[in-house]
Amino acid sequence: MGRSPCCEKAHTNKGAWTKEEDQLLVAYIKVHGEGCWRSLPKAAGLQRCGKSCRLRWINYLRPDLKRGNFTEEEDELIIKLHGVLGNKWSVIAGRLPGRTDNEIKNYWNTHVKRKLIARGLDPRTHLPINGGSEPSSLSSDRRTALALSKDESSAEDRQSSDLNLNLAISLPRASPKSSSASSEDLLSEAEAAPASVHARTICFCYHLGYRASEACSCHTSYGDNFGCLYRPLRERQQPT
DNA sequence: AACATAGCCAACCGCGACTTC
DNA sequence: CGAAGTCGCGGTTGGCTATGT
Repeated sequence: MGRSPCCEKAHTNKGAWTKEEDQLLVAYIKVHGEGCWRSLPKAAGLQRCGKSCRLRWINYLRPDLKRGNFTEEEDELIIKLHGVLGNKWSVIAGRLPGRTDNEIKNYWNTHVKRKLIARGLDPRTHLPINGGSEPSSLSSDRRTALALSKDESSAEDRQSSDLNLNLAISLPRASPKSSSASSEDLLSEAEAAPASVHARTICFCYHLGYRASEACSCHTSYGDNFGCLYRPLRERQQPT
């Protein structure tokens, strides 16, 4: 059957983005919001493929991106989540506000992998590199991961796991408790909070593409920065 | 100072999943 | 129900910068 190209290659720029292109993209999304990436380049006056625009926006131009070095806490959270989820970078990114899947993936490949190897752990399996048998001191995360892989169909196992995979998380708060919150706190906080708790909650249903769908019932407010950005991907998906 | 190598990260590519017609 | 269109993910690549010789 063959697959049609995602865009017309003849008249599209490739490679690094220029400041002008960035400005055009940001200006367009500020006015029209995200979504409909295929038609966006033309509408925004960009000679780029829609995919490229999406990537540039998500990985570099989004106003909520953190940038800068990963903290020790983020490091540990990434390791923990990778132990359970594997290379599900987008899901892992969903647990790290302000970080992108690409950023985490790069960080994993350049830093975290080595860190695990230095600890004598296989970065792929999170098991000791030269120990064939499973040690009794295996972390609870790894035990969880093994349990999940042994019985994929058991929802109860997942509920009993100490890692909550609910995709709703909270933004950091000004209070001392959360400003120094550990990754466990972050996870349990997310677990404790219902999807629609308050306006500070970021809904990763939206981030993951389940915007305005049955899968997402929180109708989150994104505040000043997000308000202008949030727009249903397709108007027809909007509830009537 | 010049070159080689390693490290890092932005961007691209291909494919699977999902949606629409 | 199937084909076509679109989106998003994960793997990979290429180019720039830092570091070593």
